[in-house]
Amino acid sequence: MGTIGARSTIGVLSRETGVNVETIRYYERIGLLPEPARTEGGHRLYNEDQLRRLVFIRRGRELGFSLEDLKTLIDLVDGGYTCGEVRDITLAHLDDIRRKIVDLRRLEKTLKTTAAQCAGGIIPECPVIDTLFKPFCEK
Amino acid sequence: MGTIGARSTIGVLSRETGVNVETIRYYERIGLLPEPARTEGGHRLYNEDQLRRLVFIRRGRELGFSLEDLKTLIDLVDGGYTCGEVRDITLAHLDDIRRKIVDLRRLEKTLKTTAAQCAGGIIPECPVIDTLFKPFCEK
DNA sequence: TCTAGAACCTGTAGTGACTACAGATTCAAG
DNA sequence: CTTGAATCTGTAGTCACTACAGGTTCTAGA
Repeated sequence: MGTIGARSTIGVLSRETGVNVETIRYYERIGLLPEPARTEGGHRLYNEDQLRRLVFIRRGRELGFSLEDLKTLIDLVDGGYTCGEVRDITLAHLDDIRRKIVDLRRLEKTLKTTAAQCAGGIIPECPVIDTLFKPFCEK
Repeated sequence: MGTIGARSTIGVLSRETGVNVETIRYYERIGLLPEPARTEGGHRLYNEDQLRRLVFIRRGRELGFSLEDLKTLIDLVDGGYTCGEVRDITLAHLDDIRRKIVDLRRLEKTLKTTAAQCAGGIIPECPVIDTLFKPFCEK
């Protein structure tokens, strides 16, 4: 054990995980990924462990976790974590997402009703512009 | 006409519009706000016109328009616009918002079901971590 | 074995929409 | 006339990347 298993270059890792090469290097730079082994010439070589970690990060990003959240989660995983700790981070993030949804829905409604008033022709008056200029209406 | 009306400093404008002083200067730097008059000592002095324009920008931001969208809208307003032009920008933006809502809702659902499986105690196993590590499940 | 070119390297700068300083100057009130 | 609040310019930091420039290494084919 130790050096068993195929070691892949950054390009292969990129293809396998769907994470951009530049992004992988960026993750390493900010300390989210550990420094990999190198060839004699200095090219990066990754093992299965690092692949799994990168997939973890990619999944986390897909779920909208910030890199800082993911760093915390990884540290927890490395240092021995409890389900409660992880759940706290997840629920906080869930709150965040729900707040964003509410905001966007309000926004959608306002824009929809405003745009619906548009004649849409070549008339040089527009309810959208009016709304943006209107002094202190809409609560 | 011309120089009639109270001219306010950047601090007053900031309080009146709710836009940060630094942000106002930033808008000027990127060409979104015109350069205002100055006192002899070099302090900025704003008139009603500039106040209205800043309120326009703030409203637009609240509605989620990008600064670039707003620049386009302002140029249209300045240069003579048609309702159709403005509606196009608005509808494109509305599409954008709707896509974001769909994404966030999917995210919310996934996180909710995952977090719901958490025992939440001091148990060192966690469904959230499992999900993030799980190889290639969830479609 | 040589060579072409793909892949990789480091380091820096750009994105969007601000925010946060440092260090200097100006203004308004007492 | 003095104090201190407000303002000035210019630069750097934020987040999560992306996009170079200019150089080196690796690999496959001749």
